[in-house]
Amino acid sequence: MNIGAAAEASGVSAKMIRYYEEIGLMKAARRANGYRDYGTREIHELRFIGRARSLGFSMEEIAALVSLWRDSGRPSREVRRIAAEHLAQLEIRAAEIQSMTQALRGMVRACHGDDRPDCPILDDLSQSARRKAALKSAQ
Amino acid sequence: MNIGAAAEASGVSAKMIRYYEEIGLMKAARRANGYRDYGTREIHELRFIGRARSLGFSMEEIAALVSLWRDSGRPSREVRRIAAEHLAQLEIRAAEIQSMTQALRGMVRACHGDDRPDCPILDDLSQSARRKAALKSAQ
DNA sequence: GCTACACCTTCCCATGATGGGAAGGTCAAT
DNA sequence: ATTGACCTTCCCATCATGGGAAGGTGTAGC
Repeated sequence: MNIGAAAEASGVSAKMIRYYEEIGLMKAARRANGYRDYGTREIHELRFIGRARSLGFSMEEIAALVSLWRDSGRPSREVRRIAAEHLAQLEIRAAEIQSMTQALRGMVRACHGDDRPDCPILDDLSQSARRKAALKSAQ
Repeated sequence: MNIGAAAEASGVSAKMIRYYEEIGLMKAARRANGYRDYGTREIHELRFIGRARSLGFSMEEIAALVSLWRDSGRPSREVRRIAAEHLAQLEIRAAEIQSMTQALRGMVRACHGDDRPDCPILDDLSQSARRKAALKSAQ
């Protein structure tokens, strides 16, 4: 199977397949004409990588996961450790986004958003410390 | 004020201050010796930029916000539009992270994480379609 | 066989925001 | 005059992804 068909079959773009090979994540057999050749095993691997990417794992983490996956005697502890670590990172990012979202939602709600120039959003951005203090003391 | 002091006063690194100048976000006066010179106005601007960054606005969005901020006759509608658009993007990212988090939490929970090689995480990654179907039909 | 066209190869470049670090100029205190 | 802290510009790296050029290959139709 050529790289285009492998991309189609795995849902991973040809560009990315070459990149994964370049960083040592997988190797592809070559035909006499220099074309890469993929079989069901490789497609399976590409799908594995694609799913791990869709869960937000980094290439470094995926390299570790793939290597554990290939090793039939691996301890599941290792796999779990990587996944739990990534989950913790995701939770941190979620918390960051939530704090941004909350602040921004308050600003957007407070802004009338019409022709007039006065704007709580710009006020917040230019002197949020003062405004926050004012809000706190008003509570 | 030299760039180091400006960095200290604004909470934006000297590297980033130079970068913001390079992309046209702000301009700094130069002294005879070539050093950049910052006053309270610039510090104020840097703080504005820093706060916008901490809310996740892109440099492009911040450029627009700064230009509206400088324009005392701007319509608040414009500011609100940018903020609301960014908020929507944040909510999309939050939803993506949440869906990853949920999937991953289920896998981590299912994996015993000991010396044994059998591992639901790897099973999910290698054939998640089948497993998801199985889960669904089991509900 | 020739022509098109679709596909493959490698190589270089760009992204966005940030930092590291080198090579060299400036300034202030000793 | 020396030292050390600061400044300048320039280049490089990140991370995963895509765009695109230049050139080779394979196949289908004439």
